[in-house]
Amino acid sequence: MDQPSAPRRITIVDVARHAEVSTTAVSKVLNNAYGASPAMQAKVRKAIAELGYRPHAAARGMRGQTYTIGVMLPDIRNPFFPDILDGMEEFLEGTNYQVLHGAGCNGEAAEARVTEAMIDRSMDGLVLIAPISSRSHLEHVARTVPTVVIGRHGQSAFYDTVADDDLTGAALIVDHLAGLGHRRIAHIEHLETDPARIAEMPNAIRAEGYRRAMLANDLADEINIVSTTYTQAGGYRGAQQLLARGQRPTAIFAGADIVAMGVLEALAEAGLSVPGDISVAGYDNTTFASFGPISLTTVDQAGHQIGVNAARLLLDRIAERNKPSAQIKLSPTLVVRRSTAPPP
Amino acid sequence: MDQPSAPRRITIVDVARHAEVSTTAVSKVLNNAYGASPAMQAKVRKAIAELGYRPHAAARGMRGQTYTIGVMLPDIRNPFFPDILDGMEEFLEGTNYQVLHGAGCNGEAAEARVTEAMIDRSMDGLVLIAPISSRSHLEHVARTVPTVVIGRHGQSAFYDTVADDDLTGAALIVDHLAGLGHRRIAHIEHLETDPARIAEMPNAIRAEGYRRAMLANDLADEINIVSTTYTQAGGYRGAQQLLARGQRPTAIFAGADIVAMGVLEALAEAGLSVPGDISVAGYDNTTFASFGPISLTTVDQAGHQIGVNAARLLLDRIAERNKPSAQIKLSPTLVVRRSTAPPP
DNA sequence: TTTGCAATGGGGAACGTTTTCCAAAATGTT
DNA sequence: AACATTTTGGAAAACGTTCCCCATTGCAAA
Repeated sequence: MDQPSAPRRITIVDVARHAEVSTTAVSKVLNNAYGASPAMQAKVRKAIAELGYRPHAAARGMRGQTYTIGVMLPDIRNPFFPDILDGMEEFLEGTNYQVLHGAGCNGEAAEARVTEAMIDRSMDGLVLIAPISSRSHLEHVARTVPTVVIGRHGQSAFYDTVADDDLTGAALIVDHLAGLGHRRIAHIEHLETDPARIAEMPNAIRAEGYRRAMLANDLADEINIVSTTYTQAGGYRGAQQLLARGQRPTAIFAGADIVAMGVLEALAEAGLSVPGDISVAGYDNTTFASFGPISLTTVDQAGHQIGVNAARLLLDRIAERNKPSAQIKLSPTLVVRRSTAPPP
Repeated sequence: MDQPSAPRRITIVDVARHAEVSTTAVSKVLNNAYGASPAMQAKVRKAIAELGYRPHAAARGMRGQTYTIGVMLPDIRNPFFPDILDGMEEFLEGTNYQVLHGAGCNGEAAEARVTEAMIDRSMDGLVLIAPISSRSHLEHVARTVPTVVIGRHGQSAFYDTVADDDLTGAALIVDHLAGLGHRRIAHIEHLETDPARIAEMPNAIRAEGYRRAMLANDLADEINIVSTTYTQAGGYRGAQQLLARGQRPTAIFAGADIVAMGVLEALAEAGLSVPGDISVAGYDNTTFASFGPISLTTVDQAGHQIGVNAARLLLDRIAERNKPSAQIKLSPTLVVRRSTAPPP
């Protein structure tokens, strides 16, 4: 019940007056720019503290930086993304940067909306997680503002990338299953029709990794892929289709943990036990996979590390706009749990 | 490879020049303010389209609105929050508002950081989801910027609230279990020590609802509460403690689905079957609860509706800053699944 | 005609910063 | 003592909007 209406915000002008210096001086201290003696710095900092001044980011955005990093998440529900955010926050801890997220859930239009919105708000840099937008749109964004793209293969001169080595990740699963003695190892993929994306999207790479690993294990004849989507419902349908095909597989490699959820559901309905009748493996190592009663064998992408690296690359690029672009590829690791076992 | 460096942004001045009107005129059209003839509107809109002009939100923030709504999420991992966001997005669809989220995961300091950051960026309104900050901080925020608080009881003159009726929700579960014939119904709560918060935090209200419902069912002597935290680990520990106590309960009401996850894990380890040996119920109706092999009885909070209402209240308050504050309480519904059954 | 009034369009001052100068003062160099 | 250099601090011009005014016009009423 203090003030009925909000009191006027403290500005750099108030600080300057209180410290008996110019606004220029305050700004210099704030940005620790050249031309501020230690004595003046002290005076200004004291005034800032006494008045509780906070820089107005929107105003800053008109000339300099806003100290804001925008992260586009394709799907807030996917439990894999929080790990990435944690990694970013950890790296940015102690800097002045603030992370804000936006959801680009419904395809290209929504993604464009979010990225444009972030650009309109003068964000200093963008991190795009697993975007599905066309490469030309990504490059358009990256030309406007420093950008790091996560989880998408294929390099560009305009943005840096951080991705998991999905080819290796898929091989980890196939080798593990083959090592257990499985031969009829099926895969559920997320269908990718756009040829431009096949080379870049992780789902397509995982499917390719599956194919190559099957070949390497002398199981070329057993390659068995069903195309649905990376959702729980997709996994459910995919598993049903696989069960309906002639020779029932002894193991199913789902392209994502969330797909494995649907697979488990379908198998339970069909009265099949896991891993007794059929082994199931996922990809992402989400909390769901580690949940005791599920205990899903999966691939860990080190989301935390991905986040740390993305943040580092982004700050580097903000500091030096024209540096050559970098591509970081992280090695996934196999996490063996109780959903895989030798074939019956 | 078009331009080496980003081209200058199109501004309102460019539009004005192109349409051969003043910048004022463009601004009026943009805000459909009074004093713009249909003819001029058309001219300006044409110019805007031709030039691909987008308003610079940061610059707008200096005088008027930024058309940005900030949402503070306490925990990105909790699968309940996306429903709220979906509801908000749905309501805001078609408006010019853009939603951006920030995570305030690590307690009061982090929450303050996020809210301050949003204020610094001149956001037009804030939605705080299940904040743990002190009431005085919430009111401080609300005095500075229009604010809606979700999932916290107790009203304030400064902000609107949207919450689930946790008292009723807890009773739904207890009544359901009692109706099945259970008497030894235990509850796992999230410990709240701060007396100021006991009256406001949903977890405390759920525990109180449990107590009252037990009383109403003539089960006062069977009240059995263990205090941990609303996390999976908390549920795990809580269940272990309950099993160690003299009379083993025949049903466990976990204060949140995520807690129920831990409970299920502990029960599985102890070799107890659900619902054969013991029934388990949660709260929130997350995707996890609906997952077939789990099939958890729970309470649905209508997160979507919560989001819609929060967005509506916020826009109302942005439009009329001094309107009296509103409190919306939504009725939860019981979702019965396979994790509850009559006692053995 | 004049008067009054609504409708229309624009000039220019904010808004809170950063940044590019430039002047004055201090210091160093012959 | 005269000059060159560096350090220090500030004035003022951006940045892209909005919005308070004021000036002009058109038209109906007197």
